[in-house]
Amino acid sequence: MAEERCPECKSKKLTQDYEKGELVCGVCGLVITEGMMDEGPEWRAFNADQRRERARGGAPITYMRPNKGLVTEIDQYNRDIRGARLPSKRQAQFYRMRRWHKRASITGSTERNLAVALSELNRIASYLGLPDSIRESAALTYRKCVEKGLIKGRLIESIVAAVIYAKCRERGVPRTLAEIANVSGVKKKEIGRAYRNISRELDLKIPLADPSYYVPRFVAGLGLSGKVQEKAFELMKKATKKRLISGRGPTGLAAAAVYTASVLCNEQRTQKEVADAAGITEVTIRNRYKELKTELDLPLE
DNA sequence: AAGACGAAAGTGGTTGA
DNA sequence: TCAACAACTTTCGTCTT
Repeated sequence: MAEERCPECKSKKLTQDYEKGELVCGVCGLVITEGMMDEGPEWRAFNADQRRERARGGAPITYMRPNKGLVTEIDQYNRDIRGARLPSKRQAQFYRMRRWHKRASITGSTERNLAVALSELNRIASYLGLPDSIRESAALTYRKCVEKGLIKGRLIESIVAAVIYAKCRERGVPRTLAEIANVSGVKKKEIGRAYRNISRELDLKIPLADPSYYVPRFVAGLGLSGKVQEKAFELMKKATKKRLISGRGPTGLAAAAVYTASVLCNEQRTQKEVADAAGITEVTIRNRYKELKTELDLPLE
């Protein structure tokens, strides 16, 4: 920590602001780390005797306990996320899990939960290259989830991922479920579930994802030209007029438009490549592609 | 050998009785 | 609460280049 230098002005004068949990450059004021935790002792010692006396064995964070001692709780209701009863076999399983979980945990606290969640949130946001404004509002939403008790019994990671997904859509910079699943290590299905749950419970008014938002990112991800992008937008516009979009997954639409555009512009990518970039399967692209071809009378074969 | 295509079966969510 | 249903995925076989 002491060896760190400010990436902006190379100064070594870094100050820790414990109240805000930040590491701040003393020269140019750049905030280097946010959400930092003070890992030092909470007491002060004025001489060697006191230091020896006050030091304790238990560390605030230890690798000896599950989750480094930072744990969640399993609720007691034997219901799945939608409120349906679990089969009895599952109930027994959860009973055992709860028992061991309690034994292995020190008392769970909201603050610890938040500490884990916020650092995970930051990690994911960094991978996805999301601006601070989204991180901020995602963190706020996560806090609301905690207050409403939506977290208990669920993986912190899945809620974090869902909050990020929701915020991205809200801001019109959608990331696909697949992308978030990749960097968060939570299954797409799980994120979707958690997302539906929190958007229902918190009454989030998230607009339907507009497929054209995805187009530029797929184009960029495949290294295609601006011409292809224009073409893809054009196709999407026509498709919208033909009522081809209702009920369809927006990513599938966008991917098919990009694929079709790449063919029309002689910059063809394989269906597989596009499917990977968009996080869907070839089959879906094929289906959308076929629809586009017939409905728009495209000059293809 | 790789890509495109399509059929069939499976998954999880929504909807409407 | 449950069955029908739509969208999407997975898997696999066939055809084309």
